[in-house]
Amino acid sequence: MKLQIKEKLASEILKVFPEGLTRTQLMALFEKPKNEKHGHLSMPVFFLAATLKKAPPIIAKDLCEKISELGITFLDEVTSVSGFINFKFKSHFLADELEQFIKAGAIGLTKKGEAKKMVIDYGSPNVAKPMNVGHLRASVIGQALRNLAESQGYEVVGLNHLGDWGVQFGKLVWAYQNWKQDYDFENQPFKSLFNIYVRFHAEAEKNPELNEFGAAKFRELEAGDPEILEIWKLFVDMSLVEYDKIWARLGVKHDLVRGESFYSDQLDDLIDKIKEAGLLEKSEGAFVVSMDDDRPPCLIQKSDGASLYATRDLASAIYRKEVLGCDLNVYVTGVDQKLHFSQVFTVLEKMNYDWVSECSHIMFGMYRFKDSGKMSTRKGRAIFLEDILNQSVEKVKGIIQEKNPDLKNIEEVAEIVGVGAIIFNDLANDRIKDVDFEWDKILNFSGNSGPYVQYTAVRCKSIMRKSTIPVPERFPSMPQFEEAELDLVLRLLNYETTLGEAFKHSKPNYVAAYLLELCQSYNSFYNKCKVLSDDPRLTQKRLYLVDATQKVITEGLKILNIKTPEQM
RNA sequence: GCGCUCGUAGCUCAGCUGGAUAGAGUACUUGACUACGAAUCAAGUGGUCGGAGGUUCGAAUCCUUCCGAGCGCGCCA
Repeated sequence: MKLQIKEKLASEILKVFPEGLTRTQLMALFEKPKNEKHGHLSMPVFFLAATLKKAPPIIAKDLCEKISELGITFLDEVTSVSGFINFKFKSHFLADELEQFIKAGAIGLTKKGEAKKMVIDYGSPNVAKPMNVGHLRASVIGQALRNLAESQGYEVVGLNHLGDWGVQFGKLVWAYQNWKQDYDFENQPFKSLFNIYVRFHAEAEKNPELNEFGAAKFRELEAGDPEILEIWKLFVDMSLVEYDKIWARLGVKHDLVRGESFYSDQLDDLIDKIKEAGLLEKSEGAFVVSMDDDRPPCLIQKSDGASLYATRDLASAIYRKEVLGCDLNVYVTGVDQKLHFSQVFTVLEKMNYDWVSECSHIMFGMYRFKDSGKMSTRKGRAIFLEDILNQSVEKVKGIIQEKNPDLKNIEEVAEIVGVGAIIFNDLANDRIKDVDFEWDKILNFSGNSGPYVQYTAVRCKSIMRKSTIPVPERFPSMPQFEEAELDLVLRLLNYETTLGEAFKHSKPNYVAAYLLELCQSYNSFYNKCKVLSDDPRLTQKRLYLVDATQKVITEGLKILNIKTPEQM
């Protein structure tokens, strides 16, 4: 239920509760009734049993009577069932609230996080490797969290923490210098780069000496050898072109590319700082910072002097705070990096950076294959993201040709629906859970799916196209609701809190679940209530609801980074 | 071996800080297009919430333990 409604109700009923309770505390108690017949909003009173020394059902009954005596104008009914107080609002009140909600320019936006700055790092693939299903999650979850943060009033800086530094670039440079003539870098730069990468690892299996060559090249790269640097830059550029193509399709937008290489000239200072803090220890030839518990130490510098992933992440965290000035620093990566980030955060804490509490690692489960287990690009065991998107779009094209062959811009719509289906499918599940990769599953558009939500919005738009009456600016003065209408109104009023909860828990799937519920409610309404009728006032009222639904679906899908077509 | 995460209907999954009779989709059985698009809707079948203890007025949710799966565990990122 809308925040303003909770505020209003809490203010009114506060006086009947025992002293000491605040309005905010009261507001936190409101919940959505499990069974909609109970009411529009409910409040359990079990928490008062201990202080009042009475049984919850009696407390509920007493409070219920007192609330009734207050004569709150916008309340229709207050009832008590076992330990709950259930509220029903007057229809005109709900209509007013809906109108204000829809009128408020940017639907669902709040100013809560105003002036706060969030830096969020997401997507971040590794140069030379094509994006796979795993990057789908990293990109799409990250972008959704970013959108959610913006909806809550945060200023967001989206960072592409490109994996463009490390020994593998030494390896790639070595491979390029020795084998480039075997590939068509001219016409197929990225494909060639990937092939040369796979070849290197295959040959290094047989001939481990190659790894030494690669490591040596990386040391030269880190030392700033201009010729090697130039080759490295080539790799990065080739890769970014490819990634940007896919991100454009997914609607993923970063504000800054700050690859690992960006921090390479800050690492000496960083290591000095760690040393000054007395944290740096030599262990087995390498430099580490030890944890105070049973976690393994955090590797800072390899025995050959080269930097490591953690070294660059430490520099990056400091950069995000001191240069970008973030109030929140969020990393979106797979669960497999959990230990890494816990180590990095601990090192920051030991360096007395108290802002480490503002850093959070939002992790997501891994895609895996049922038979062969974890995917590995190196071993060629991966499903490329581009293939998934293409297959999905193709499948949608087939469905459109069957269901709506006269549609004009089939290509464009198939792209919106096909890509949307993939995104929705991923975001609809709790991000922490692992996902078994199966083509049938990822290309299944029936039931609870992106296309279902898009289709619902499309049908709303269709009604409005057909209507000869324009959508009224204000809610028509005919607010008595039929059951299906009321259900729809209540769901529409839940949008705002859904965004807040989704942001609070960093769970885009709350938004997906909400949209599915809203669509079910709308479709039920659609089948029961004829919108365009002979009664102009009734038509206006229902048209208003159709338009509101369409707007909320479009906004909600936007949060999930999914577009809404006009027709499909 | 140690650490972390997950285990909910035949299948795929929701379930918000513990709250009312555990919910969707799918599959299966029915019904609704001379209706604003049937990629829809309505109804039915289907659950010892992995097992066992515990905390609580109340547990799918918190704690302990066992079982199963996944991930991680020093010079990759």
